[in-house]
Amino acid sequence: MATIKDIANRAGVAISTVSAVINRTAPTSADVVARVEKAIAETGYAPQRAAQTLRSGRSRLVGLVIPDVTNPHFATVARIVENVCFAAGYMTFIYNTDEDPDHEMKILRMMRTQRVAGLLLISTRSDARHGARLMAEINVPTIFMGSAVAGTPFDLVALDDLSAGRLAAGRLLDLGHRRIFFVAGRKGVSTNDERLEGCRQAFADRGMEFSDSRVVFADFSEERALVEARRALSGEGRATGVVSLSNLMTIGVMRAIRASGLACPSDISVIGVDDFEWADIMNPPPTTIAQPVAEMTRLAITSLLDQIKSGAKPSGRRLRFEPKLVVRASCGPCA
Amino acid sequence: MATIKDIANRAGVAISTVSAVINRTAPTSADVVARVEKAIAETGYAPQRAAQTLRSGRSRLVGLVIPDVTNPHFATVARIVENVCFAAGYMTFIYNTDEDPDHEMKILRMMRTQRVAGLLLISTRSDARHGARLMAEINVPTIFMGSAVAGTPFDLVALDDLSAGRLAAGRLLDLGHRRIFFVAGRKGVSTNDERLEGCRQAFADRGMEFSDSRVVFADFSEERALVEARRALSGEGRATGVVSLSNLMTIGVMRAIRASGLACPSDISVIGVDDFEWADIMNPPPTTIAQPVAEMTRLAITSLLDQIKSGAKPSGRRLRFEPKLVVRASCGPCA
DNA sequence: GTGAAAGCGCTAACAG
DNA sequence: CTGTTAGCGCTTTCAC
Repeated sequence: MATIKDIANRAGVAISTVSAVINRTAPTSADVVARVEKAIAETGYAPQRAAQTLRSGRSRLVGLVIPDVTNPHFATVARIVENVCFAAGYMTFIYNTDEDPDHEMKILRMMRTQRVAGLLLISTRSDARHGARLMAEINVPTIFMGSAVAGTPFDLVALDDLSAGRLAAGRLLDLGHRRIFFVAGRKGVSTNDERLEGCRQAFADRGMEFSDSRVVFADFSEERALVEARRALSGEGRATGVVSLSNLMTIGVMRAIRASGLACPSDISVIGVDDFEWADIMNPPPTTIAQPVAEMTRLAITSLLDQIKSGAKPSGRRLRFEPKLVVRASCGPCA
Repeated sequence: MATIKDIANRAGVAISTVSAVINRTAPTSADVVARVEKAIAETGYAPQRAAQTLRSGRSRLVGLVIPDVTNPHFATVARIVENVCFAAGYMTFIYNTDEDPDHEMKILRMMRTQRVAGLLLISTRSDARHGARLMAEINVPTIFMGSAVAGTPFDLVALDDLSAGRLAAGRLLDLGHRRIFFVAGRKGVSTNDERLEGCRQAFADRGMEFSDSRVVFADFSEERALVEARRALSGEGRATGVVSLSNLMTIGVMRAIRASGLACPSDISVIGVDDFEWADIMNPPPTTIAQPVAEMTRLAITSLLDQIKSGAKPSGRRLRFEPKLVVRASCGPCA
C-alpha cells in the first residue's frame, strides 16, 4: 500500500503538504492540489485510519449498541445512524447485546479499545448497579435511546412509555374488555417498567383495579411470549384481551392465538406497543401503539455528533416522544 | 487514558512485558502476569487498537457489505457474521449499499481506509465492468455472498439460484397455472438472472413456452414490486399465478393482491424465493423457496477468516446450496 | 505558501 | 524470562 510519503514524492511536495491537501487543513495552491490529487488517483492511495487516529487522538468512529438488529425496529435505527454518521464523516460500529448485560459490557470494552468518539446505547438494564458498571467503562459522549439508566449523566431519547402503556391498555378497556392479560418485557428495564405503569394508570384513570396476577414477563422475546400467552389463553376465565409491550412479543402472542385455535378479534383482542412495517399483510393486521422511530433516531444521533464536536457535558435531558394509536383489525369490542 | 507505559510503571516491568502478557506472545512468570493484570484492572486500561494496528499492520477488522439490514434476510446474515467474528477476536463493520454500485464503492473505500483484514461482500452488480471497479478497490481476502461478480477471483457462497427459480416456477406449473407473471429483481445481478433462467428452464422442462413479456423488473424493491404487480393484476387475461424472485418483492406482490381486492390463493397464487420468519402470521402464509441462510453465512465467514489467517489465494470456488420448497397456503390449483 | 521533524501507543526484534 | 529501542503512517507545530 502506498503511504503519504509516496504521494509526497510523486507529487514533488512535502508530506505535510499532502496532509494539508487531504484534510483541507491549510491553504494550498491550486497547482499543488492538482499534483497531489493526481498522485493519489494514480496510486489508489487511501490514508490509513489507524495512523490518523493514533496521531490525532480522534477516531471518527461511533458505536451503536442495540438489542438485536434482527428486530426490524432496531434495524431501522441502525440504518438511520449509519446514514447520518456517513454524511458527517464518521464510521459506525453496530453491535447487538441480545439483552445480556455481560455481553453489553464486552461490547463497550471493544468500543473503548477502538476509542470510539461517542456511543448511542440502548442499554440492557436500567438500575443503578448497571449504571455504575456503565460509568466505569464509558468515557466518551453517550446518549441513551429507548431505556434510561439510573446513576448516569447521559441524555435520553425515548418514547413516552407511560403514555404508550396507557394508550394500549386504555384502548382495550374502552372496548369493554375487563379480563386483560399483559405480556411484559423484563423488570428493571425502564421501557418495560414505564409501559407497564402506564397500563396501571389506564385502569386507575377509569377507577378500575389492576391485577398483577395478569402480568407475565417474557424478556422481550417472541418465544417466551408465545409460551406465556398459550398458557394464559387456555382454561376457564381466559383473557378477552392481551396487551403486549413490544413488537416481537406481539408476534409471539399472535402465534399463540393461532396455535390455540382462537379467532382474533372475535374471540380475543390484541394490542401491541411498537408498530409493524408489514402490518397490512399480517393476520390479522394488528392494532398498535407506534413510535416515531426515524425522528427519535435522527435526534439522538445528531445530538451525539453535536456533543462530540462541541465537547459539551451531557445535560441529563430526557427527551420524550409521543406515541400514536394505530387502529387496525386485531381489537374488537368485548363479546 | 492510561497507556501501556503506565501499566509497565505500575507493575514495575518493561512495556514489552506488558505487551507479552496482554497478547500471550511470550512466556511470562505467574507473578509478573498477576502484577500486570492488577495494574490493568486498577487503571481500567484498554490497549489502543489504532496503535496496535499501525504497528502490527493487522487491523483485526472485517467488513460486511450487504444491500440492506432492514431486510430480515440480511439482518440474519449480519448477526451470524458478528458472532463468528467476535469469537475469533475480530470486529465487524456492517454497511448497506441500497443496491447502489456507487455507494458500494464508497463503502469499499472506507473499508480500505480502515485496512479491514477481509471482506464479505454481497455486491450490487455481476458484470465484468463492475468486477473491474471492485478489483481496483479491493486488496484483501474477499468472499462474495449471494451474487457472483465477473472478472474477480474470489470465492462465492450462494444459493443454487437456478434450482430456486426452477422450483418456484415448476410449482405453479404443476398446479396447472399457465398465465404466470414474474416479478424479477434487476438484470445484471446474478441472483436475479439465474433465478429467472431457472424459471425459463421449468417451462422448458415441461415443453412449454416461456414469454418474456410476462416478466417485470422491480429492483428487488417492495414498492416497485407493488406497483408492477398492481398493473399486472388488473385487466383482461390477468395472471393466475405470480412468481416473485426475492422476499421484499413477495411482500409487495401480496400487498398488491390485497389492494386489488383479489383473494389468494383462490383468485391468484403466489410463490416467492426467500422464506419468512413470521410466515405463519402472514395473510396468507406464503409458499416459498427457502435458503439455508445460517449455514451459508457460517461457511462464508469461516472461509474468510481462514483465508485471512492462512493468507491463501482465493480459489474462485463457487459453493452452491440447495433451495427447499416450503409449501404453505398462498398457492392453489389453477381454477 | 511549503518543508523538517517530533511523537501518538504500540509491537517485535534483539540483547542481556 | 525481562528490558531497550526502532519505527508503523500520520498530524501538527514551528521555521522558513
